[in-house]
Amino acid sequence: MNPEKITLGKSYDPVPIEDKWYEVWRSEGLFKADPESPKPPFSIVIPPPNVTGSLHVGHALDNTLQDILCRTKRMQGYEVLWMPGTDHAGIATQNVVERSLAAQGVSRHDLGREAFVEKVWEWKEQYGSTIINQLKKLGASCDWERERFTMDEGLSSAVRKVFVDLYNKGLIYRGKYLINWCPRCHTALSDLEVEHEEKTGKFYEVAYRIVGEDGSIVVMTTRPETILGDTAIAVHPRDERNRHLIGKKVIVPVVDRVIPIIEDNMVDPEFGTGFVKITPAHDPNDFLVGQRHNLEQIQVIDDNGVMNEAAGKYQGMDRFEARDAIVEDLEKMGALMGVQDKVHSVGECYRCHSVIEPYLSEQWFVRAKPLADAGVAKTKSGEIDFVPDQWTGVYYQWMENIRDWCISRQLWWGHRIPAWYCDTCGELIVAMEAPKACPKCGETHLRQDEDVLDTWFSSALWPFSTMGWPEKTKLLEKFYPTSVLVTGFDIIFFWVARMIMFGLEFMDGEVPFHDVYIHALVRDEKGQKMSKSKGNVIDPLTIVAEYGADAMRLTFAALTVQGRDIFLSKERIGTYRLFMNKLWNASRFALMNLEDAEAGQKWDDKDLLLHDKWILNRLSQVTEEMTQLMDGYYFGESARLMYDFVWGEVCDWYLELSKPALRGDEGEARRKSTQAVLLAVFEDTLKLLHPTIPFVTEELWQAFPFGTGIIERTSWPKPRLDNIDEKTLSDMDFVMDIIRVIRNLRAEARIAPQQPIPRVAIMAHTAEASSLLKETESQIKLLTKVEEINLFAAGAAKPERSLTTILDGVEVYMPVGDLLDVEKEVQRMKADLAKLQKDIEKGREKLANPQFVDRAPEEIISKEKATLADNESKFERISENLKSLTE
RNA sequence: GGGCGAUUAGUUCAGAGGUAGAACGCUUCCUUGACACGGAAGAGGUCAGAAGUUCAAUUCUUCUAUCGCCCACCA
Repeated sequence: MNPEKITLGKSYDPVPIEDKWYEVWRSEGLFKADPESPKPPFSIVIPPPNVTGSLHVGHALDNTLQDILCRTKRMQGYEVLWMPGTDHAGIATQNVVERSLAAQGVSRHDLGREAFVEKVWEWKEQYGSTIINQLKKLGASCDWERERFTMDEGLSSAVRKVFVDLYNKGLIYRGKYLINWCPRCHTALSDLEVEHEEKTGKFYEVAYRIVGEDGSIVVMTTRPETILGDTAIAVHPRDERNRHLIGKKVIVPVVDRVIPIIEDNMVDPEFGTGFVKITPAHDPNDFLVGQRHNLEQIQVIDDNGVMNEAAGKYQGMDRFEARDAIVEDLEKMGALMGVQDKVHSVGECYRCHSVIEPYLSEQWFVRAKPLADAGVAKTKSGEIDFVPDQWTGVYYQWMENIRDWCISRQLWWGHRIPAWYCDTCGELIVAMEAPKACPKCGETHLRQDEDVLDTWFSSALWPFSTMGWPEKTKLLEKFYPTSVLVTGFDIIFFWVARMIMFGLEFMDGEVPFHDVYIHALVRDEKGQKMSKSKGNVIDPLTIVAEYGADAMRLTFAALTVQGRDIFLSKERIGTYRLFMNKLWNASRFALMNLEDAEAGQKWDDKDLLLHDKWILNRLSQVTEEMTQLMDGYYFGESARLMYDFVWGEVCDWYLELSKPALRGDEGEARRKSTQAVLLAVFEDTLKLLHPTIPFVTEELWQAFPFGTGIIERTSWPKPRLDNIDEKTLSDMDFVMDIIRVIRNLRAEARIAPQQPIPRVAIMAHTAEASSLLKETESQIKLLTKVEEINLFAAGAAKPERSLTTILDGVEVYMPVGDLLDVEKEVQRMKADLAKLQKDIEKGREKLANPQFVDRAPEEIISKEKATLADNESKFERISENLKSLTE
């Protein structure tokens, strides 16, 4: 694909590179999933974004994580299907189109149903792919040719089939119940679509006169307007205070209706006065009481939230207006006994935040209990795993207390319910296609149900409807059940739980996915939920344009820690963008030194120095760790591991140490072997980083000698070394310590970084340390700009007028002659001694404690002993030096 | 009412039963042949509070406080 090797500019500019490679990947068919492939399957279905949406950071995070998984699995030899698509989003889309019509002074009723739906389709064609195009900017590697929409013909017929089957199994029913009604959206909502908000309202005490007696009873209500629909007063059967009144009658104030006092267990006899007004048509509790006692249901509020003819003089008033008016009237007539402030939760529409009205109407429901039970059983048996595990409990809690699901919506945009009524004989026909005639009476004029289905009904089928169900497709056979579902916790109930229920029911008991990875919610830097209405939305596309998609992806990955929300800020992304530049420049450096190198070039073990062996050991460790981290969805840890490895080890140490060899200062054999090590380090590192930052790694990959073909078509790296050599690692740690100490002394002595230090003396207490220092002398000199290192054995004369640092096993002396600020050096030593003194005391105390010596594991004790010995020896040596300095 | 999570450096956040880490910010020095979108060195923390378990707790348990979220038919 790129016969000419790419030359890299001095700094990384993401924009042209990202567009270029995305196009190459697509045209090369990298994202295509082949159901006939012999490779093992890995599949993800995208949580379909709403067609109304434009990409927000939540989508960006969600899809970045999915993309990282898909790309990793491709490299690991899986046949990957990432199924893309969008959701028709009933209420949201209808609202958007209605708003745009309203701007032209047109209502949907002016157009009529058919024309309106036509408009929505037009809108969808025009704007519905916005979000899909935005996803591509992030690098999402979906199999775009398979893109689906929840109202595609195929998916729509899947919806009808599911509906009909559930109806025939008795798992869908129709009936007149009290449901959540949004008077603004003019539709029923499921319980989940109601958001509860704690609000301070008024608690009114209202007197009802007892019929035929002087007295009255007092009830409490937060919604006085519902008094008009009262059809009973309830008392707990064992309420000592009030049960003598059961069976008597009272008069509803304002409307003067006579209603009975009944007994019912739902009343808490301790609460308030012990009397509860019962309004079966306007309160869910009261509705149940009404059913038990066969009470009349009097509706006083209509579907617009306006008082109806049954409300008498209040007819035509808005429900809240009527509340005030009734309170005023009650007060006038002396029936208002008191008003208190009361904090209670108020239900709001999750789309428009209007106050929800419990409303009595004919609706369709899914009998959820049997479906939920199956879901719980499959999860308990371990076929579905939630990650992190804490969400399992949340899911169980909801599933185990599930209530029937109201699925009918009084909207025009959505899957129309496949039910027809025969007005002649009253027959109800539920079928996939419109029936020609009533099977009972033969009437040909049938009326289809006006309602559409809850959007989440079709989303629940997504994992199999997108793969062609109910046909037995190759796609289903290969890729269902999907491997993992990646989503936010906010839709566990809306979507995850329902996919599990429907998946099990319609896919012969096969789960829709094995793992559910629940990620954080992205909030703004103040920790607020981002939302269009709050205007605190960070637009991912702006970020991509400004920082590059890779920077944003790495930021998401790094911030994704299991079980915690992400507070995103631009500064944060800026930090991770710097990493791209670092990687870019490290690669440039490598490439400058690899001009005559070849892919597959081998090193000779005898030509490797300590730092070469060290980086190969570290590379092997990192490769192994990365493989495990990706397997366990540890995105944050994996991103940080790579960040630290590349920046803190490869760049800060290895590249610096490799410079002389690459220049040829150490001979041709060393140069060739170092090149080989460099090739190995970059080859594996770029691969390990690729799933997270695909664009920059692809560009760099192409520039290296090993970069033939697309990086993602290569294989995930294996550790280069079979065994990690611990001694190499600890030796290198020792050398790095020495270098840091010398640099530290340099800074202490205020010697500028570029100014060479003529001489440093190191006293080695062991032969081992001595030989290691000899072996690495030139590396130490290189990184400290020391011209000469004098090694001397313990007991030999120490250099005079030196800055000193004492380490385990060695003492480092930097002679500074007259520059030595004796007073300052004494202060420093004294501070060190004080610290050591403390540590020594602590250590002695510990080792003198018989409990510790008895019970602590052997290795801890010996470690403690060694530390103490080191500290004591250091203490002694520093004291000695201090003495000689002050003499 | 039930449940979950958080509390660690000035800030944003990692982390582990054995003496605390990163990034940003801050201080000092440095345009050295990959990178100033950089390098080196440094300051900065009673790991919210209390009790318990343990040889050992910042890490495990319980309680408390503060903050946040979810669920619930509180009339």
